[in-house]
Amino acid sequence: MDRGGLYQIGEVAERLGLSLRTVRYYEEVGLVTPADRSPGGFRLYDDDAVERLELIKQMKPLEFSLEETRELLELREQLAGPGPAADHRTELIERLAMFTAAAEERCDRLAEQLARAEAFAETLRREIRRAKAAERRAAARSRP
Amino acid sequence: MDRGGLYQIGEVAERLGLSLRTVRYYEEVGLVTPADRSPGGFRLYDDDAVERLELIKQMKPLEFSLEETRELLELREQLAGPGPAADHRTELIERLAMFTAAAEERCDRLAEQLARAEAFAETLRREIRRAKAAERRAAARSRP
DNA sequence: TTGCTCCTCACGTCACGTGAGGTGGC
DNA sequence: TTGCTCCTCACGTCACGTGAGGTGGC
Repeated sequence: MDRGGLYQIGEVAERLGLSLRTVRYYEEVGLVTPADRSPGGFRLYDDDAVERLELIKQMKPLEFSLEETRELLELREQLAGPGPAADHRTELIERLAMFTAAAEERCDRLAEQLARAEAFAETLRREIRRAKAAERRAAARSRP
Repeated sequence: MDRGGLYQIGEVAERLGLSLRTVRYYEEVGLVTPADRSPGGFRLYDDDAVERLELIKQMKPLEFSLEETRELLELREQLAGPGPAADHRTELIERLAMFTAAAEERCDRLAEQLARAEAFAETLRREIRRAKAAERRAAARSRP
């Protein structure tokens, strides 16, 4: 049913690959508030809220806490919004730069972890090949 | 002090970048048992235990539960050990293959997450440049 | 004796998972 | 009315963090 660009929580969760509980929890901790509620109390999300959820999902692998994620989202919103006082603006930019540096560090660590994980997967593949070869040899011995 | 290739928990934790609590917790859930204890009850780890801990650390980004990690380590140990019954061996290999497939899937997802995370970091960098440019323009206007 | 490292409870925390019991809206 | 989707508690879980209070060994 088209509610004028408003989606129920199930639809949103499915599209983003999140659980209902997760979406509700993000609301609990102040990350994403539904744009509206239906008369019966159903959460209704608009495209803006969905985008926010998507961003949060993207940030998850960077392992910021949800509290930090909230701060970063707030920061960006304030910077995008219309002119805060100039000195406050400078402070906002500085804080955003801190987050960015942290994000880059996490990216580097993620890349390292990926490399190690792939090496590990390769080790497992090798072990399977060895074990299978040993198995074939044993089978050949018992049935010559 | 050299204890014949045995290390206290602090030394091990520092070398691996784990907390003392984490190392103890891994023991609690049956992942790594120290090779020995000192007369005073201090945990003493040998190279084998340290290697096990290293492996566990490598597996962490793959997001297996500690229970699954324990299973996988046990599996490999049994396969490396001297001849289990042939049919049991076949089953072990099959289970190892399942884990390997899962590990490969996680690697792919990790790679995707890394790509998204890097795109996100780039977005942040762009936003900072924009904000700084706007700041400079404002400064130029107020002080011509 | 002093310092540092370690010990064992045991409660706290973060990000949710998982029912229980109930209601909304096509 | 039936079914499916959603609601709010509220307790559980996983992988630890964080003291509290005490001991070991150079």
